[in-house]
Amino acid sequence: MIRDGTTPLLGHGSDATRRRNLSALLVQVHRSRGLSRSSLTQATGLNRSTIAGLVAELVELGLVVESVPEGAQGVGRPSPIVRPSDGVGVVAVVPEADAVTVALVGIGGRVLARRRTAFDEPPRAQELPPLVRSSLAALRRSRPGLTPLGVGVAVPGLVRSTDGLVRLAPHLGWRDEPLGSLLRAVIGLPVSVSNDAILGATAEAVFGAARGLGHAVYLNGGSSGIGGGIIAGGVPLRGVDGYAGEFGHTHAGADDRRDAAGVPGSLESQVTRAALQRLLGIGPVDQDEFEAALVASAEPAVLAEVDRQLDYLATTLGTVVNILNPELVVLGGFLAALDAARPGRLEALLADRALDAARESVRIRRAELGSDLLLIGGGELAFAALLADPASMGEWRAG
Amino acid sequence: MIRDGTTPLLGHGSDATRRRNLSALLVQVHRSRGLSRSSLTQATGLNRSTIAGLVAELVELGLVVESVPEGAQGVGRPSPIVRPSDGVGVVAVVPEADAVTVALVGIGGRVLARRRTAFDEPPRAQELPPLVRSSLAALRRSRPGLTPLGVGVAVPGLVRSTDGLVRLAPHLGWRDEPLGSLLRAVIGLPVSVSNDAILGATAEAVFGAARGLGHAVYLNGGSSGIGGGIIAGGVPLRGVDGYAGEFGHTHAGADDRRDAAGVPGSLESQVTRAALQRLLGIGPVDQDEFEAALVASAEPAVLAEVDRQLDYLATTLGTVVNILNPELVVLGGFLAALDAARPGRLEALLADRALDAARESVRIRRAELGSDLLLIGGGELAFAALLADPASMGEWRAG
DNA sequence: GACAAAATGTTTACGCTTGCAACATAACAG
DNA sequence: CTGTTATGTTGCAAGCGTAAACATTTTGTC
Repeated sequence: MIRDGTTPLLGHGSDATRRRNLSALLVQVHRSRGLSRSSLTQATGLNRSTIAGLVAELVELGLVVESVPEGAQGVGRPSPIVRPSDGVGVVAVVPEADAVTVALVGIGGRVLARRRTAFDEPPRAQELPPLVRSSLAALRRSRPGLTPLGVGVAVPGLVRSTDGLVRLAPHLGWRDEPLGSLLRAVIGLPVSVSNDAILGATAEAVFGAARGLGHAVYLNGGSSGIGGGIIAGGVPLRGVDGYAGEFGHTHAGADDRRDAAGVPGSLESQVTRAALQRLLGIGPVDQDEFEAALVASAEPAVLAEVDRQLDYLATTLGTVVNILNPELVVLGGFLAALDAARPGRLEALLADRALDAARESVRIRRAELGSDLLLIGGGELAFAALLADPASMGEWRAG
Repeated sequence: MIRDGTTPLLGHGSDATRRRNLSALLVQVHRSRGLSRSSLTQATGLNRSTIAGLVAELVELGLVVESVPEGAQGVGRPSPIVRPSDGVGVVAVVPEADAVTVALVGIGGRVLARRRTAFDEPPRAQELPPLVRSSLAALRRSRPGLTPLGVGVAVPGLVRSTDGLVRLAPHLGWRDEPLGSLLRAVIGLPVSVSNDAILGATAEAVFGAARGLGHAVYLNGGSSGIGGGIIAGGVPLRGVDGYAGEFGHTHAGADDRRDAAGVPGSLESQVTRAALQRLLGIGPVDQDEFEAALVASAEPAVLAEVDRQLDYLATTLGTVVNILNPELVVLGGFLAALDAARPGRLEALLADRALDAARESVRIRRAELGSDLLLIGGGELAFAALLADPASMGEWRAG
């Protein structure tokens, strides 16, 4: 069966079976960061001998390693532990207004090495390729045994998923920057670019608060706006072009003041970290410091502003719950702080804004992955091709 | 490989390959309502001989029939046309406030026979099982050769997808009615129940305006509210419980008047067919008559109300486009009439409410499937199991 | 300390499914 | 009527997972 890439062929040959099983195994190892061969047998329903063959192929490809288990695990012959190999990884790139971070991420979502370059003013798109190139060279020297298989970039803006064109990234001052092609021209690896919040949602769904859930929504409050990502049916929802998840511009209240994108009455025109910082009398501090200050504050003006912002946030959350019926809403950035400052209030407000049936099954949690979130998310993006077809990437590596 | 149903097993055996290929073929035949064997070869990428074997099995199962092509089709040996068989079908059930419709639907989404029972007041849930039973008996007499394989019910309300519990159906006056179990107890067939708008979206995505699209949203205006359905990645998005798509209760404007569900400022508190009917001075007429009256009206009060409602609709549409980045928005019910009364206005208003990047790739169209929409949608729901695994259902039929 | 039980790895023969190549068949073109 | 083209048909080969028997390792018990 020959795949020419123009149309996704619907048929399945016997090689596709093998591909799918290799993929299922590698995904299991990736998500669990190591598990016994017998667990793989149970999880997949495949025969012991089949698992043995598949694992042997993954070892051959340099993607996993087998080791003897350490502690006692019960009667019977001990089953070898299958772990992600440190021989392969991907490159995660996170451009922000004040810095660009490049990291090596291993299978299992482990950030193995990172390199942060500070910027006084936002980096230009043209600056990224040489920066990524040199950072990658330095990172590779620090980890000589690791072969990078791809690059995943998390951009705070609208990214066309087909080619990695950044349509708009206000925080960086970018508009229609062909970041994907720019990087591909310089880095000899497959490059994928995506919106940062979608990747944050992906990371939280694989390793964080929404681990294993089929339907979840990630909502992030950053210094320049509010972004989000949707997990539907266990996979990130990108939309036709990759622009899905822009919750910041949803209509959330009576006030028709416009946000930076010109949308009137939108969530991110009302719910801002800047307004809270002003009332708290602090500068652009660290995320943890900000939250500590917000939670500690008993200032009436601060509390009033927190409640006002929570009210707007609840309206958007109501819309989200009514439209998507998620199992979990994950709050990141200053939205997590907002919820922490008034525990339980957001859920109480939601009772008024969402239909009972949908509201009953939704929980609200804070993001778990902290500062590594986008590195892991970028890693997930770059790993996607490998996880979907381990054999082809292994061959690519050998060549 | 044994499937016990508790956990979805990830492994693929050679029988799964066969299943998948049979499914791919039947889906093709279903969506196209008949195509040549050579087209199947091209679409799947499978070998001619493999297709021959697979089609033979589908014929054996009584799911498709092969026939010699009629017209000329070029050089070469003519390829047999594979058509849906009329030997199998499903039952679609559509309960509404004033009537219950039961229909036989064939593969290919063809409504083969229907039976409508009028009600003076909304039917009670307990009335449905005997009614469906007797209607089905009558329909089977009219189509003796057809074996029904399942039942799909389209309910205007919130339906828990796991068991078919109707949490809330205001239009019918139902609350927590276990419709799925009630029907299963009386009908000796698999029964699935779902929200009507999700099924409308499904039908439009398979056979209607959104045919073949991966990302689309269906928005329907009914006499009792506004519902919707999302197609994401080519499949209906149900959410954890099946309540997704409730666009009627999204926050859409400054006015905080509450809708029937108590949600303030929601779309369906502002955009109503009743308000338009009142201004037009007409009663609860037919959908086509309503649209004709609305489009013909030059009354300033009517035009003002249309514009007012379009404004609210545009706000929700902006939210939808920003969150889901769909390729197409399909308008059904009186929302299609609203758009038709002021051509182009909705798209123009959307420019202000949605981010440019996402708005550029979205089109707005009216629903195509008319009055058969929910019958076809219910059929799709019931056919889902067969299409996913043709062999097992065929065996079930034989037994 | 020896032996049985339990769980898992390993090996080999087998069945199923698809792929391939050769041949057969049907339509069109001249 | 004959050659070309496209497709159906047939028999054989290759790949993959399965099943069963055997080997290995740990635990528990007498």
